Amino acid sequence: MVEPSHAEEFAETILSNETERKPGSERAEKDNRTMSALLNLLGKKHTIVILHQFATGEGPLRFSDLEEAVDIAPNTLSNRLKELTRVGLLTRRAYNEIPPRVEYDSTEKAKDLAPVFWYLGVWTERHDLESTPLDELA
Amino acid sequence: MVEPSHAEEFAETILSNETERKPGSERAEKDNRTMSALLNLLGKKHTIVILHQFATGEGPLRFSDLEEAVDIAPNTLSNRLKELTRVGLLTRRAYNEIPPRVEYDSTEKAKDLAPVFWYLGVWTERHDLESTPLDELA
DNA sequence: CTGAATCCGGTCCGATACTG
DNA sequence: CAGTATCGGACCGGATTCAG
Repeated sequence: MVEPSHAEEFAETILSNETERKPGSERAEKDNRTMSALLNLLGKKHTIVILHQFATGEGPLRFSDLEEAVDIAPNTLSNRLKELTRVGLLTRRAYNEIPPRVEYDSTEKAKDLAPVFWYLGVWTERHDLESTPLDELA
Repeated sequence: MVEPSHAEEFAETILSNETERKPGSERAEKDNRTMSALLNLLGKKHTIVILHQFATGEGPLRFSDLEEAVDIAPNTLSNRLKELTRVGLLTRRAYNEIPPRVEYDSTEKAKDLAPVFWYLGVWTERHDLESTPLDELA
């Protein structure tokens, strides 16, 4: 119920010629570097799961929320959150209160990354990830 | 030039009501497990980059092709390829020839996962991953 | 009481050398 | 060419400890 017409919105984005690939363009180098950095970041453990939490939910998330939702060690979670805020995918806001409260929220860049996770959800509805033990590998 | 109308094809898939989310359905549990397994798999290092190679290219890829395209150690690449074939995202076909030849190809499931990587490319064209050194973190 | 730094043990990953 | 074996290093998990 959060995003009723997420599909249509996504489809618009896709069909707009603004997002068309321009093969051989001069921005290809920078894009490749960005892509490489992005993939390298997503490759680190639990990064995708964390971003998935922000993509599915809507409001800001607290440290403890992520800690119980993701099943991740606190130090690793701390590192991931630092990295994600560093690259501008998350914002960190700390309140000087008792008990202390720190809220992480997704930036526009991260929100624009949400369709990826949305389509991942679509994929899981149509496919399965059966684990063939050890057959055609040997 | 590889996929001329990938965007349109993708948009069709998205707008088809077949892919609509059914909140609170009974398949949610299985989907969550599949999603978790998928995210856990994609979270492993270089998995996304490997799948990205199969998504952008069209034909089958050989071991050496991936080895030079992804910059990955051969043992790790071997493990990833085993995992991906295990879950049914890749197919492995070995020819008893000299020199030996092994071709990996993406299955339908993997092809259906391609839009994710395609949109990742769109994202990198519109955004950047600037690395704010150490500011709002302290 | 929450967020996060620290130390240590385990696992995963990279580089090279080597085999079929 | 397509992997495997081995080892060293980076990363991750868990518990404790600290700061606010």
